[in-house]
Amino acid sequence: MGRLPCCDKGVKKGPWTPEEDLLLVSYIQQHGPGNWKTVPTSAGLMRCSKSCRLRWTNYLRPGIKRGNFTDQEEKLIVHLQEILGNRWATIASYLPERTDNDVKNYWNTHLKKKLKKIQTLNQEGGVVTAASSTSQPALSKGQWERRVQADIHMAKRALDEALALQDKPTVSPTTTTATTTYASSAENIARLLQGWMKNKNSSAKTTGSNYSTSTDASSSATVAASKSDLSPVMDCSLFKLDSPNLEGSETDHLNHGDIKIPILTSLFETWLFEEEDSMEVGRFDIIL
DNA sequence: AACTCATCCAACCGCGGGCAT
DNA sequence: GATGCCCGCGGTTGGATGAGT
Repeated sequence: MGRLPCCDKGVKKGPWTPEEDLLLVSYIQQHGPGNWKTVPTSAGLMRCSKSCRLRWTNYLRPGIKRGNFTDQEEKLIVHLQEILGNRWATIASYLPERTDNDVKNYWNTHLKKKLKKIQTLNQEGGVVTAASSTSQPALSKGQWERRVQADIHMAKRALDEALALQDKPTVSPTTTTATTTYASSAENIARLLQGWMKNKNSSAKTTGSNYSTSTDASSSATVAASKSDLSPVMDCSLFKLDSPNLEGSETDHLNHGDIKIPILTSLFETWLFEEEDSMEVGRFDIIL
């Protein structure tokens, strides 16, 4: 059976404007995300449902971190990609502040090249690759898949619990949960607007100034300025190893404040806890 | 200054899974 | 079981921007 096109003809395409963002956010503030089919008409947007969902999940949703990936995030992505392949949504679920689109783009534009370069160097130097070099005993494919599945399940549950904890009013007793949940959306908008205004003011030359692109938080003083205005969000660099038990028992956790996230035994190897810039050859020989 | 080429990334497209009927 | 619809995912595209000449 054929599929009907998801979007009617006549819907708007291309970069989102601040006005559209405001419409979408204010609608979701009132009704919550979901039932995307009805969102465009209900919110008064000339967009298709997919576009609305994408805009929300990738840019407007609370708790999204923009900007440069940390070394730790890079390493995590590289490792997860090696294990899971191009399952960006799954990989992104390990990076609560990053979207699958962000992770995918970062992989395609930065990490893939970086790894290729490293692999070339390694081949020249006759060094074994990461996948083939783990010192752990080989698992059968079935065992490996079950283990990965179990780890994913465990991590997701832990993450859900952790995020639920974070949203509890105990963190900020003066605000309601709903307010806490969506407040950062307003901040997202503010940040986007800030970038937009900045571009508008500074560049008469960029006539078709792309609102979305102007939000590039990675590159500018805009970020430095706006960061201080934003409420604290989870930062991977703040994770602390609870117990440096490199055997990787299930009792090991990464701590982020009061939140504990179990270490995934099959996903994390010693590289996570080694020196920042160098990896032991024969385990995960990648220098990032 | 003007042009070309490379890079980045927001947004789009099409497919598959899951659910309801 | 067949069909239709919605949602989410991964791949791809195209405009904006930066670097090089």
